[in-house]
Amino acid sequence: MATYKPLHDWTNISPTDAVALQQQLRSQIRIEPLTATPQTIAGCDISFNKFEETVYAGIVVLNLETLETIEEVGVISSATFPYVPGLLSFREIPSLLEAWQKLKTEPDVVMFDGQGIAHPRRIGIASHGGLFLNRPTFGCAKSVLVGKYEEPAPERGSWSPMTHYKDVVGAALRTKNKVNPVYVSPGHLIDLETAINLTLRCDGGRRGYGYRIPEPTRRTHNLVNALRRGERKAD
DNA sequence: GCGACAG
DNA sequence: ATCTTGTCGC
Repeated sequence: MATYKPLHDWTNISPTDAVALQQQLRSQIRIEPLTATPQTIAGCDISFNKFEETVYAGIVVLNLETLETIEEVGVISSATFPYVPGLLSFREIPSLLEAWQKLKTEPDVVMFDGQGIAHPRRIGIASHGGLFLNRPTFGCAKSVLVGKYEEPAPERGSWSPMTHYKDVVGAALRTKNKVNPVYVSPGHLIDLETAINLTLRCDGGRRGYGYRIPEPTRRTHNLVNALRRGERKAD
């Protein structure tokens, strides 16, 4: 039901072709403030068994105000591209788009489990996905791909900019007191400050009593793992 | 040339 | 990412 813009094919692409595609697409990415107040936010993720090509992809949409789950979809597909640092989108986006099409709700903003412009060519999975979904997207990763930063203060909410070749590409953000930071970077049609604020708003619990991983990603992670273990059915 | 390297 | 028990620290 939810649609997207098929900017290019995902099959028969070699790693070399993928890099060329990223170079071609990067100029279309827009880092700017939101043009409307978002009411809903979606999280997306995939899961799979080691050494197997079957992938379990899912998307969970939540009410940004209450954080209640509005809708969730899960699909079983297969990966055709291997995991290559810097080319994650080519491995995960195809199945995520299959899940996206099952959505009845059109999320106002989408959070990805990976980088946005904090990428060697400034087009990580959140940016690439944003171009296809044609709406605000950002990345919230558990580790760094590129960029350096000063350790942020130990309190939830503190953050420090991540720099890569003189460009501020993201931020190391503390989502919980005294816990390792997450790495936030704008994907498309959003700016860093907004991405940081949205990430902090997605904390499960009051007063930072939630988890390190923001709710959209955390819930989707649980969903796709349950799908993989057969504890839940696909849509 | 030697490491680093989202999920 | 996935495979897994106990263990250190607030």
